[in-house]
Amino acid sequence: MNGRVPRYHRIAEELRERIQSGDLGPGVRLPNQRRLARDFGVTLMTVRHALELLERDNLIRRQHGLGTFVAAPSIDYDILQLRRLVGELRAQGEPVSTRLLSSRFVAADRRVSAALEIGPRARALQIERLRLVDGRPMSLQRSFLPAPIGEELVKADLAATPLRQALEFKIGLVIVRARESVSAVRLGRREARELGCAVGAPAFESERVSFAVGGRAVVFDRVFIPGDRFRITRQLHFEGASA
Amino acid sequence: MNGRVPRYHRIAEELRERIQSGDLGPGVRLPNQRRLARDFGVTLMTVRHALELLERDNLIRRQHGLGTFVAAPSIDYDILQLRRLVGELRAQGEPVSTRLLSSRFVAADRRVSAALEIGPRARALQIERLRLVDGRPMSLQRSFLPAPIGEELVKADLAATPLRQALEFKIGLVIVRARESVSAVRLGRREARELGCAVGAPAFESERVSFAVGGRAVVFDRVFIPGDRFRITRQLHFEGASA
DNA sequence: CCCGCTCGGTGTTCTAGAACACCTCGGCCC
DNA sequence: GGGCCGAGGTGTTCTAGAACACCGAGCGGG
Repeated sequence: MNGRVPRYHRIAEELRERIQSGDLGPGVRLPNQRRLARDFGVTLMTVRHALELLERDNLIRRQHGLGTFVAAPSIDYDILQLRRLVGELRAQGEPVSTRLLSSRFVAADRRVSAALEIGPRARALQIERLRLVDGRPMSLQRSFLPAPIGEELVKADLAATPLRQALEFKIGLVIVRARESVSAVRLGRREARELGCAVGAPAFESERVSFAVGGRAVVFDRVFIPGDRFRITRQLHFEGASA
Repeated sequence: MNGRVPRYHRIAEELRERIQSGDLGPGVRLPNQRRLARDFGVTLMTVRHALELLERDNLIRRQHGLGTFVAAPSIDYDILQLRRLVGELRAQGEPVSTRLLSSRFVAADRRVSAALEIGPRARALQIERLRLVDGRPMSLQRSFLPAPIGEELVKADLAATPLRQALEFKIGLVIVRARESVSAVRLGRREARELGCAVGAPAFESERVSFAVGGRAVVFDRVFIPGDRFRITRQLHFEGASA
């Protein structure tokens, strides 16, 4: 191990080099793993070992069934800005409204169960809301809550009460922390339809896990914002606001 | 993947449970990987996958050629305390002295090259010193420095000048940070001999990497302290001291 | 138009070894 | 006493598949 470099390490370094040189840009899909194994002249397991290293360094993202992608550079973006933007639009007199699309219990899929740290297929409350500005959809928000919380929450009027408020005042759960990441996606059929966009249109997707006191994950939000309706700018300055 | 839990995950969770329940205590050596594979009825690769998860969570430590051990709980221990203890003994009039055992260039082994971030088998200066209290060996310190630094350093009188001072005043390298871990070990032949102990006697081993301005690793220290000569206590309060 | 199913593509898990690399200890030789 | 070597034990890398699980797009039926 001292003088000999394992193959998987060499492969990882070569791919790393390609990514960091810009040869493979963010979002680019790598050849499939079997192809990579052939190209590098090794077995699939050896390629997977290399990819594991790169994924651990957040250089790539492997998506089961889809492929392996160069990870987007991390955007340190505070979605509070979105809420503040909405607050600002309101202050400017632009009509901003929220439409509750649905509220139902579902079985948590892999993403939801990981985010909320609940079992696979555990029951979760899914709430879908559309945020409209001047009657036009600005964002689609899909929120998931663990079932025990959700069962208390459906008793609240979610069309009229912001979720965070409902959590705090109806259930006594205070959100004290959130973790969020934003990526560029193409809108799927469901999202495109609700947002009035073409399927495949570019959009921001924000994923946020909100934690209550004690570190417990209580809400997993996915927000889709069409790319032509929102721009991330660094010049905006805001002070306190609310959801 | 939703309903089905991979075997490696089950194995990891079972071992995790055993470790966290105290069944497997810190420092305990797990059965060898081939034995674990047999016991769990899987192949070695599957066990290794499980162990990888645990190692990533710092629950275990795999040592090539030696075995797999339950990781010791992290001891946040400031070796400055050792230096301060020596300073305190001096203040109490106990004779404390340092004896330079050797100073020579060696090829960096795996541990040294990793610590100093130099190539495998690169040249490094190895300095061995014995710290004596009242004529009795208290600790054995083996320090490694990259050769370019070491070549400047051997011109200094290391028997009379503390290493850190020599670095700062003779070479202009200021240590600004160090990373350290302490583990319980059994003394090997060389260390036991120098410290006047039986081979295999229990001892503390402190490993420390010291960084200069700019984040460069400049010294890798390994200090062996026989268990019967030093006790880590929380009641000791010290203020500034020197090496 | 919407929903469900199927298919092709891709990632994931696992088996079963084999060979290599590392480590320690004891013994022997200089 | 120190250094080197060999043996036994243990971790690491890698091969070569096979089977399973996931995903999205397209098509067909209601």
